Formats: sequence, C-alpha cells, structure tokens
Amino acid sequence: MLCRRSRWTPTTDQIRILKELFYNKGVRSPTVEQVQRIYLQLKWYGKIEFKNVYFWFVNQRAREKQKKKNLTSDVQVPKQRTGLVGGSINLNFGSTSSADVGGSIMEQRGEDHQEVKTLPLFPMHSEDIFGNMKTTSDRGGGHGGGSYISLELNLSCEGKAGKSFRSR
Amino acid sequence: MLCRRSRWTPTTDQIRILKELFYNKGVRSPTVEQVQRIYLQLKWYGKIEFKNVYFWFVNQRAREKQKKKNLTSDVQVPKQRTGLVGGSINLNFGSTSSADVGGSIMEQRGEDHQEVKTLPLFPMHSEDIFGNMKTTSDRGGGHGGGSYISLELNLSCEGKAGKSFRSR
DNA sequence: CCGATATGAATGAATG
DNA sequence: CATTCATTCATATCGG
Repeated sequence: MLCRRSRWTPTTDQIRILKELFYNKGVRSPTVEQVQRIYLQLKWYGKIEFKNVYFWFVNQRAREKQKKKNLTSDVQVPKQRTGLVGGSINLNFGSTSSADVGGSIMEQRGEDHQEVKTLPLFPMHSEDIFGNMKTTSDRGGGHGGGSYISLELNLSCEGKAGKSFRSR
Repeated sequence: MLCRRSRWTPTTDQIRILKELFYNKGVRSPTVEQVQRIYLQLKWYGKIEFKNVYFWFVNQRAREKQKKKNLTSDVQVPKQRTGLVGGSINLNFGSTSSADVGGSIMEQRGEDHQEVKTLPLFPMHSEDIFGNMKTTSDRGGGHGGGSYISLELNLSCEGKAGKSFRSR
C-alpha cells in the first residue's frame, strides 16, 4: 500500500529523533552540517529529503514561538445578561496543564478582558508600532470598569497598514 | 495515541459574526490585532480561544478557494490523484536528472543511497538558503564540542559544527 | 448505533 | 524569520 503522498510523512522514529534534538538537545537552528547529518541519519528510518529536515526545524521554531505565548485565557466570564443562548459558558479555565513538551496550544497573550471598548481601528500609522504592540495595555491595578461588551463589529479592512499577521 | 481533545464548537452567534466579517466585511486575512479583537468579542458569546479564530479564517480561506476551484475549473480532466502523475509532461529536463514532479527548490536527492560518501555540497540555490540563513543566536555557545547531535544517532559526527546557518 | 459529511486542528511546504 | 497556502487528520454533528 504505497500511498504516494505529495508531502513527506515522517515516521515515528524520525519524529522522535527530531524532537529529541529540538527539545532535549536544544538544537534549534542546526548548522548546515548538522542538518546534513540529521538528514543522512534519518534517511535510514524512511524516505526523507534534506529539505524536509530543514523545513521541520523552521516550522518547529515558528510554532514553538506561537504556542509559547499561550496563556489559555479561555476564561470566559459567566456573564450573559442578554439572554443569549450562548450555550456553553463553562468556566473551563482549568489550568492549562501544559506540561508536555509537545503539548501546548497556541493562544495569544492572556488578554481576558472582555471589555472591548471600541478599540481604535488602526492605532498604528504604518507598520510599526514600537511599544504599542501589546494591546493588553498595562493599567496598573484598577479594573473596576464596566464589564460588558457591546459594540458590534467595528473591524475595518481598509488601508490596513501592513498586511497579515505581522505582530511585530 | 488518541488525540482526543474536544475541539471548539462555535455557537451560532459566533458563526454569524465570523461569516459577517468574512463575507460582508471582506475580512480574509485579519491581522493579529484584528484576530485578537474578534476573539475578545466572540468569547463573550461562548467558549473560544484565540487560535480558534485564527484557524477559522485559515480554513475559510482554504475552503473558499477549494470550492471555487471546483466550480470555475472547467470539466476537463479533474486530474484525480489516482496515483501516478498522469498528465504531467515530463519536460523536466532541468538540471538534475531526477525529474521530480514536485519540482521545487532545494532538491538535493540522489536517490536511495543512505550512505554518505563525500557530503556533497548542496546544489540548491544558495541564495535562498545559505544566503538568507541568519540565525541571530542559535544554541547558546555550543561551539567546539558541546552541542553535537549525537543522541542515539551514530552518524558520522566529525565534530566540526563550527559553521551555522548564519553566514555572517 | 453507524456511516457520511462538515469543519476544527495539525503540519509540511512555500513565499517574501 | 513571519505569515500564508495546501493537504491531511480528527471529530462533532447529522441522517437513517
């Protein structure tokens, strides 16, 4: 059953070795020689190409970063005054339990304030918001504001500066 | 290995809002800031995480294109992926004799010999890989004898891991 | 319950 | 390296 897959499907051994290198050995950005050796070694465990190893590390780095910012802020406030059938507002903020090396869910910063107060559509001028990237803000202490969101969607997609997910 | 992690089940309100944004507002690839705001708003209607919003847009985009491809494309051979590359005319007489349909960059394969003979240099366009490889700071000073990739691999670790991807 | 479908999630591959 | 595309996997939901 040879499933000619268009893309590389790493075997469990290959994955194990790669993760071992990445997490335990701390190999994040292997050198060319290292990638070459890893590749040559991994070939023994199944079909693989040099670029597969290279891409694997690139993706791993990128996703590691993404998943790292997880704070599991799914603390949705038990608050539904509108009577919406929201349905499941279970306070499921059950401690993430992010213990596994490969077990992490990506998420943004723990921005849990649901008090959206009509955030400015585009707070930045062009594409760089030095020191302005954290929407979370840092209001020291005080939070006794109202806690109900109301606005309707105000997202605009006009001359959006920058394009795409550039958090920078 | 059961990855049974209940997945997000969007509420009707969340779906409605998301679709409103996608179709009516034309929001296809929201920026992180936008995703974040959408997330903050949607979470009021039920359990939701940042990544859920992110994935939703990714999937919508992909499937939108998928559907479109199914309609716009004329009836001509749907090119079933029955296995072989079918209709591809292999006029792939590029450089490497091994014509790979996936023809992509950095294709350095030499077939299935899993033995290294002389670590051939990489025939890929260096401008892409080695010219762009700027690793600001990979493993912390593991140079000269610390961070080889060794673990269970017995690959020929000459032990010279001096050069890293960064060609600086 | 069961199989088909819709869709959330994961990840290899690419692009700039 | 940041972001996006493409393909695949996993599962919630639906019809019978």
